[in-house]
Amino acid sequence: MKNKNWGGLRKGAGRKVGSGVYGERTKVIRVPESRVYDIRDYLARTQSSNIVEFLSIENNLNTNPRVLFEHKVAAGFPSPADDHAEKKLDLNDYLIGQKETTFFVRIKGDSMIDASIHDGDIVIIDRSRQAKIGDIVLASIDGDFTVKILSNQGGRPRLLPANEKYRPIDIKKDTTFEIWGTVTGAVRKFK
Amino acid sequence: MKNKNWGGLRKGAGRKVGSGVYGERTKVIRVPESRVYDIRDYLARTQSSNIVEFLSIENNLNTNPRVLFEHKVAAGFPSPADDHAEKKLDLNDYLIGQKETTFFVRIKGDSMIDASIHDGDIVIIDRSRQAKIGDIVLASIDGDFTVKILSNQGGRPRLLPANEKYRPIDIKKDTTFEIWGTVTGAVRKFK
DNA sequence: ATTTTGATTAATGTTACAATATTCAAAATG
DNA sequence: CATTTTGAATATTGTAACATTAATCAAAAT
Repeated sequence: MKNKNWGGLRKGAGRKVGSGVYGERTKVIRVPESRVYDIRDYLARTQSSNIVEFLSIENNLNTNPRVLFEHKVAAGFPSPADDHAEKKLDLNDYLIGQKETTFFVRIKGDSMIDASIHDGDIVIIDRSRQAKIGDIVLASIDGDFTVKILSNQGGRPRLLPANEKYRPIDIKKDTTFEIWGTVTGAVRKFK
Repeated sequence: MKNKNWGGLRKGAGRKVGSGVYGERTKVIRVPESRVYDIRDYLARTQSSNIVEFLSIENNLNTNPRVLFEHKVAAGFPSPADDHAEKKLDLNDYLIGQKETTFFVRIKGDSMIDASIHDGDIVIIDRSRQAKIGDIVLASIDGDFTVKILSNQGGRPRLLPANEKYRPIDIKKDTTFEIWGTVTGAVRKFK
């Protein structure tokens, strides 16, 4: 092992404060042995809790079909005004399957960012759809709501964040757990 | 202080295991600083819980044999939105400002992924809105359409991808360049 | 353009430590 | 006789310290 003459210290080097999974400094506390895993789960799920508000669907939905351009148009852009044979799209039609079983949730935080669900997004939830492993679901754990990927671990539910900075949440037998619906879409407004 | 010749060790003396407040052995765990108080609270709360649980064991997800979790479920509300939602939402109203000047474009590729616009997304474009520096715009460069962040460089337009794997696009003088509208939103369907 | 490099600094799980509390029965106390 | 005092040992409990791993930077190498 010979020393190369590069690498080593320079200003700004060294790990940064808050670069751990919690994004802040930590502290050690003493807890009863039997509660260790319980507390870790509680921490994991509250750290990645990501529901801001619930929104129910409007009773009388407006229809507003607009032109959708799906392909690159090589020879000039057809004016959005002269929609001769253009495909038209209505957002409610596109995003909502059954309006009777659909509602919305506004998301906060970045625990689902790798599933392209971002801070401030509104996700669309259909409670009539049967959740399958791998689906993004709205679930409640001891009354706390969260949107996560449904998985399982040894026959018990496990909720996966879509961000490696967050930890999976294992649902134990004596935990109150419920799946309220599957996430079928997401919308976002810019600025 | 003189030693008396009584007191001291005898068999059975010494503090007993489990004689602390938790009645069992303890362990130290590391938790985020901001959660310390909260966790102590959670510990105390759940330890001294004397709430009679009106919960039943049910099979959730009962139509898919691959997913069968046994767990407690809350005595059910049909939808959490019924219970928690104050507002109602119509996606057309939420996402579309000027309906006459709005159209949609489906996005291909990942060049705008850091602006949370993903492959397959449909973006909402309003051509009545004056594009400003920093806006996400639909532009055409010599007839090729692209969605990028509008910037400038030495008085000439520059289009920035939101993905470091892609290069900024500088618009030269003899290039046909047009801005067709600003991106006001994006929607995505899952699966 | 990407990978390798090494000194430094932080994160993280565990152990160690210091101070306090508990326990016992014999002896002292009243 | 009932209660209090006594001291060595052992546990509890909060915190400090430690070891290992991870992250960070820009120069040099590839």
